[in-house]
Amino acid sequence: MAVTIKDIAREANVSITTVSRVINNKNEGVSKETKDKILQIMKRLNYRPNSVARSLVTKKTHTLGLILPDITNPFFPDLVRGVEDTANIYGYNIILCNTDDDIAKEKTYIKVLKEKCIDGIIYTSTIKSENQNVKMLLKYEIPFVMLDRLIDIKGVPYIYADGESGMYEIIRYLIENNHRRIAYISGPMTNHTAIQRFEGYKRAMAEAGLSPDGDLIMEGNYKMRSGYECMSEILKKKKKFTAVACANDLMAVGALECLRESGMKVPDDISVTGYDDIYVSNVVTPKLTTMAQPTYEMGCLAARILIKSIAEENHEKEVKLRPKLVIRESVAKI
Amino acid sequence: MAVTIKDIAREANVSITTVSRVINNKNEGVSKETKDKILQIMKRLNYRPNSVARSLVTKKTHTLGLILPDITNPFFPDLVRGVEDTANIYGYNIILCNTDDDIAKEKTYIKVLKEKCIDGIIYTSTIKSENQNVKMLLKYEIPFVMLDRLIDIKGVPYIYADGESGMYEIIRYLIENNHRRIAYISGPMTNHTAIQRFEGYKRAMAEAGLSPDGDLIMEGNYKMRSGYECMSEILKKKKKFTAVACANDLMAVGALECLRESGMKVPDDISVTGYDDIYVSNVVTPKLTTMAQPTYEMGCLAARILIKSIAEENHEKEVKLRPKLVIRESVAKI
DNA sequence: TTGTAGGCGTTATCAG
DNA sequence: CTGATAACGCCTACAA
Repeated sequence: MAVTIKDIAREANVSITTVSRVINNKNEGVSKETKDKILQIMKRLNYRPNSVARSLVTKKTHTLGLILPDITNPFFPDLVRGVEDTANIYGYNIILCNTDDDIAKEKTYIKVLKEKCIDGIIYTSTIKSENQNVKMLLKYEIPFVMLDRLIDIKGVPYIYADGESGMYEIIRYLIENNHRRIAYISGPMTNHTAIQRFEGYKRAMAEAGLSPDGDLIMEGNYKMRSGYECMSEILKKKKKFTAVACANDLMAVGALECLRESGMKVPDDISVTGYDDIYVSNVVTPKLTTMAQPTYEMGCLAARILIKSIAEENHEKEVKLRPKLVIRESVAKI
Repeated sequence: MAVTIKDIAREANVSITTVSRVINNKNEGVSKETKDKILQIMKRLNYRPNSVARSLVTKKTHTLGLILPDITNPFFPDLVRGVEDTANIYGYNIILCNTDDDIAKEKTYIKVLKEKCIDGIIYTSTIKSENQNVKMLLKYEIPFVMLDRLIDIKGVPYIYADGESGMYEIIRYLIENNHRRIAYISGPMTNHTAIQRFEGYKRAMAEAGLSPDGDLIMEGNYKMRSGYECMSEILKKKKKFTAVACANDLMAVGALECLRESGMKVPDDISVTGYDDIYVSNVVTPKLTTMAQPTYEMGCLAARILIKSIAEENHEKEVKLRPKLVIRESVAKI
């Protein structure tokens, strides 16, 4: 069996209280001698305190839950890395939970995490409103922050990059390049980010006196395949357009593929824009013009805010980050 | 405060033992009536058992540690997903640990995981031999499996895809396409996978009576940038070659970029191969011919084997998976 | 069928 | 400066 505080107390001829003191560096109340002796024995016996036992009394596990749709989506690894790095700095570990945008799975994970007494949750939720899972979190009084996806419950802390103004800006950029017939491939409209970005598209169009053509707007699911299919559908309409704005890079890459197969040149025949700036955008031909999200920073921020709120230190409730336009090769001036 | 077993015992006018019985479904020994009553009260009070307390007595946390270099490397998300999905099926959660191939970080994580009493570890280690961390795991008697990277300690379970024969096969493919002067961009030679793959390269060359030219061999670090730089170095040598084999896709993509900037056509002027089949390879121009690793399956397998070994069920000690050649557009017959 | 009591490895509260 | 002792929430013999 593993060596416990008792073993080392016995070995040192002191009480477990004293040992506990030196473990926790409560320096007042332990003579240097006994402290050194204990330290030495701990090392010799290769003692490691049992966090489980500790957690039972302190009510702290120094573990965070990270709930997100799918680590396999290239948007998330950076974000996860930000969370993990920051958590690590503060002495926390993270439990990774993939939900596949499934509400029931989210719920199950939340329950398990609660049972495991994690100290807080970083929650990238699918659901935009009437979110029962968020209510559960609230009821259980589990500290949490919403990440990337908003929620329409007040008082819930969240971190996100402003998708509305981001998409607005990229559409403006197209318009400045004299594009007027701009197709749009949206994300799933059950998703708050997708809605936000679509709003940005509409605002930019309206502001320029352009009216979006329903035939040029398709709803995808943020995956590459879906970008391909939406592009293909739009092409079938045989309507004239000079640019497609996609709600994320993955779909833009799919669209690129479809256009290539259809014999169209990007950006000569059609301009294409993405959103997110995942690393593929910089590697595909032509390189994608897109909006860069501060993904890693968002992860860091989320972790930091959560940890602060666990420690009941003051912290911001809402952090809106600005995405940044990255101009590459997929848009032509006409 | 959260509701405990005591609360519901009091509410139901039974002992906590009885409550504990129904929680754990020990059906013998509880009348249907009291069971129903208790179940009902548990639901009403929204009771969730405290795993921390439970773990303290059962010595099981149903949590696994997953130690890997960097989730941001596109090779890993699929693997992680496999691990998580499988763990989930068996009722386990995973704690994600990014080490950046830093031995000290690995060590720290192992210690923390041990303190948290995780039930086992899936370990993708950098170190190929004399691995002190593995020895530590052995000493602590923590169940673990090595994933993707081998280790030269006997009796340690590991799962990997055979890099030697994989690279052998892809080089063979180049040779069959009449390439004879084949450059090679290797991974970091401190890394077992890199060594394996290089062995495969050498074997295929030797077997065909070809002698590798030192000037055409560079050691990179598996990152895209490094592929670019190695390619650039090789080009500077002004030696004749018709193909480059890269030890992973990321470097191959970097090489592609470098070749394009240098005005060379792939595959017309130079053929390029990758390794791993991460999704970019299918999206880059030209699409990369590469070896597909069964990444997701490896993750699943690792989790399953680990969990079996925790349950002390029989399990395989060593699983070698075969990668699969994926022929796309980056190799020309000459 | 049910309950009592001890213990898991720590921390925390008091006394000495 | 040090040490009993009681929690923490749950499981598990052993009794009744």
